[in-house]
Amino acid sequence: MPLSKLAARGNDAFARRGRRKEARPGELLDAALDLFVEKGFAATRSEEVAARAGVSKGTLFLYFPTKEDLFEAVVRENISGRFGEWNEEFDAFEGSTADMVRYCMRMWWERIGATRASGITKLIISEARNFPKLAEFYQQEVIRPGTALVRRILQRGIASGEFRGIDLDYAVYGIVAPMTFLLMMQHSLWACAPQDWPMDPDRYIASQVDHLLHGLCARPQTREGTA
Amino acid sequence: MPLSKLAARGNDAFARRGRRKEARPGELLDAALDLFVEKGFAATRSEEVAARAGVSKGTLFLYFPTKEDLFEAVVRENISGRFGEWNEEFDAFEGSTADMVRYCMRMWWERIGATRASGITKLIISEARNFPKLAEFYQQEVIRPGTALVRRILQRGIASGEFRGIDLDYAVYGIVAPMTFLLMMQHSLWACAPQDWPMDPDRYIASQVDHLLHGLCARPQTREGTA
Amino acid sequence: MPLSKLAARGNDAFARRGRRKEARPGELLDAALDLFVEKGFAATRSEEVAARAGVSKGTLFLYFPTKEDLFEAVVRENISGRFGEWNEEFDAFEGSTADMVRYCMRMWWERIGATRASGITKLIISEARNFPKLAEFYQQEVIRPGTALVRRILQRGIASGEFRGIDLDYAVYGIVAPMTFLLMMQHSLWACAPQDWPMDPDRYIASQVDHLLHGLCARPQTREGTA
Amino acid sequence: MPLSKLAARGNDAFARRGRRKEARPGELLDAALDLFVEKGFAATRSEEVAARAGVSKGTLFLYFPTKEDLFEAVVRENISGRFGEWNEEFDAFEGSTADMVRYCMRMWWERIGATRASGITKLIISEARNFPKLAEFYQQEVIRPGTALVRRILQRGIASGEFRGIDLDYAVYGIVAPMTFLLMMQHSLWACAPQDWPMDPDRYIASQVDHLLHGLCARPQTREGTA
DNA sequence: AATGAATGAGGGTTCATTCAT
DNA sequence: GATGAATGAACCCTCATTCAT
Repeated sequence: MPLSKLAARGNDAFARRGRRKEARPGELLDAALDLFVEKGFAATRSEEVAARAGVSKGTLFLYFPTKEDLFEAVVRENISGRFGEWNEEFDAFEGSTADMVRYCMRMWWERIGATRASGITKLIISEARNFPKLAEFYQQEVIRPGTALVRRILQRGIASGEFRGIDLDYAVYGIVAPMTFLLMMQHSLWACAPQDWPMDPDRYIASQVDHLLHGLCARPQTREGTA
Repeated sequence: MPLSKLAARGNDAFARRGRRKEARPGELLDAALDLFVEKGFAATRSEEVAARAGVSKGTLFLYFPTKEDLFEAVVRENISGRFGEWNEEFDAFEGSTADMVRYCMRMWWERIGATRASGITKLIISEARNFPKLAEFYQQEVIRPGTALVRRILQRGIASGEFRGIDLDYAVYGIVAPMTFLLMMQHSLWACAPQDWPMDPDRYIASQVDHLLHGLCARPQTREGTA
Repeated sequence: MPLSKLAARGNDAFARRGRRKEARPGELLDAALDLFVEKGFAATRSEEVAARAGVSKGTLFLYFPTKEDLFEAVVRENISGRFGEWNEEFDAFEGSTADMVRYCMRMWWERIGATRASGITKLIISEARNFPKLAEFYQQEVIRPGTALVRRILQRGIASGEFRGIDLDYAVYGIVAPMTFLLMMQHSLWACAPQDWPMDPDRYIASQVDHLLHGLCARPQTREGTA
Repeated sequence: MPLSKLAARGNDAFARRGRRKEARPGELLDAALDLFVEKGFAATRSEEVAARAGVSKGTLFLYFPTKEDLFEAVVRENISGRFGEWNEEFDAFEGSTADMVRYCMRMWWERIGATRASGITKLIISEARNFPKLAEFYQQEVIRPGTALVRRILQRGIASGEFRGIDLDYAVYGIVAPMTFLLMMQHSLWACAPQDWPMDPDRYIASQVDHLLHGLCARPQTREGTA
């Protein structure tokens, strides 16, 4: 190794060592999430993940024995098991169910869409058929409890008379579809192709909530609380 | 192939070969579309495409010099340039704008969602960041005209007083998001993980249309034309 | 690629193609046998096997999906199932059992020791514990029938009164051990370390046969047929 | 390690460490011998050697700078330089040369075959061509003096008239081959594949000695000292 | 002296692409 | 045009070796 390289490594190596074994898996998972979301599983090279995490190729395999293990860990790591907490939040919610729907979609954005976990949705949808085991896992850990949560909100509205009698099984998609669409587009077309007009998530959500609650059709009476 | 063998080939063989030759690229594109949608670009092997199309690996490269060329062709081939025709259809549409919305979403399903072209949506969204050129192309060939079409429908409703005054830029997603979501899920999670309840596209669409037009909120007056 | 290289490849490529698909596996197995015997399984690089067979690395994997498959094929290929034929040969043998023993060991040398199959013995013994499945296979395909053959020879001698009453289970090693030793040394120490005196297989065998039949101990009576 | 921790260590710990430190290389060599014999040089991982010796990977390289150094040390360590002593033993031997032969083979088994040094034979024969320097070393340190020892025994028998006049250069293999075969098989096929009948080294040796001294052929006169 | 996290060259394997037939 | 054997660059992963602690 040339002297210049040795000298250049000095501080780096020190800093890297100092970072600790415990921090490594997290750094690697972050790097991997970004790349898997950006390029997909197959097109992401292990070495690139390692490089982005600031370590060598070998180090990656010290923590994740195979690329698939890394992928699994990325998905599991970013699937918050926070539905219990969120359910409680909605149980304690005081206010109209319309506000709950609005709150639900905003939280979805703030707590997932605006965080690094947002890429997971696109990742899962893109790779589901290559990783059926993970798809199943996601179905059970995210979709099932998420759907249940949304369903309870809608049911509350119906029970209280705030909402019309609707087909619950399909109504959940009224909330789920626009949010999933938002997260996916964020990490695909909107991330690379120039759009024709700016996309503001808050306005997007407000618009979707408004349609969902009140419909497009004009009606005589005044409406309260259009965000 | 020796001349003697060629001479021995019946006329049928020549005829079949001739007919098949015309069909080749199409068969290859069909096979490629299926596989790209199922596994992604990188995880799809060229040989598999050829095998599914019933030809040899060499033949594939005869028609598409590289795998990327094949991918481009798959996307371009499956992007309907029928927006002109569809625009005319809506120009000639007689009926309420609510019916137009309903018609629009049903046609979207029938003419794209229920055909093999439906995979393109998933393909583009999954691979956009690896193929920005194609994403750009898709943006211009599909998203722009599609958005414009939807926009015109909504504008008609507003102009006629059927619809409330809404933020048009975001309102288009009221139609686009649920349809895109449907197409995406068809080719990812719903295709591999067992769902908790059956998914019927027609009911899904009916439900989304109903919400979009009339909202979830209960209201005193009667409504016309809920599908 | 520089022109010189292209020019140089011309004839080679032609010759190689001409060699035929059917010949490839055999050429690869020959190359692999040599290298496995020389360096062991783990220390032999796949590329080297391919190079020695005059093909590229990729071609090797066209015929043998993994290095272990190649190893298995090498062993199986070189394990002649000719014990049936040899048994018949000995059944038809006319002459003294002493001659049979002598004939047996000479044939062992001529038909195995002096051919490329001779390396298999060293290979199996060296790698047995890394490939228990193959060791088992070898035990059943070679050791068991080989032992049986030798056993029948000795039994014939005892039955006819030519040989003393001996412990048959261990007596077979009187023939097997010196032959195995010869084959192993051929491919290990004798192949690389300078010996103190020349080793002539024929004299080695003659000497071993002589000891085996007549012993080292002097005896009064004359002996017939010492080779 | 912080000073406080060092201070906290009892005297016992220091004592143990002191004792162990002396033992380290030996423990490593023992572990390495076992693994090299079992799997061969290339297939044995350094870390596994360290683990079996109960130390860390780093410690192994503290004592043996490279894996090859370790291999060399293993071989050199396990090559008994006791030929001088053994020669004296045979010089002082009182009894028939037949008994010497018997004694020689039994000692070979007891002092080498039944100890962990027995693996060296298999190791050398398996790896000779990858380590010609070691093969040469083995040739000079073991084979040459071993052969000389055996040769002297046989020569004694011939000189005293106990043995027939035989080709000494090849006669040594009458003793060397069966013993080497026994040691090799112990560490290869017999160690992993189920045998067809039990193998008792003592009976094996007795049988080989009997053949070697008296031959298989029946003879009229009585024999003395068949073990 | 001992540790074990980190490294990166090396080797097995895949697969897009070529080209003689 | 069609084939499929052959190629070799590229990628996943291993493991001997280093070195900060």
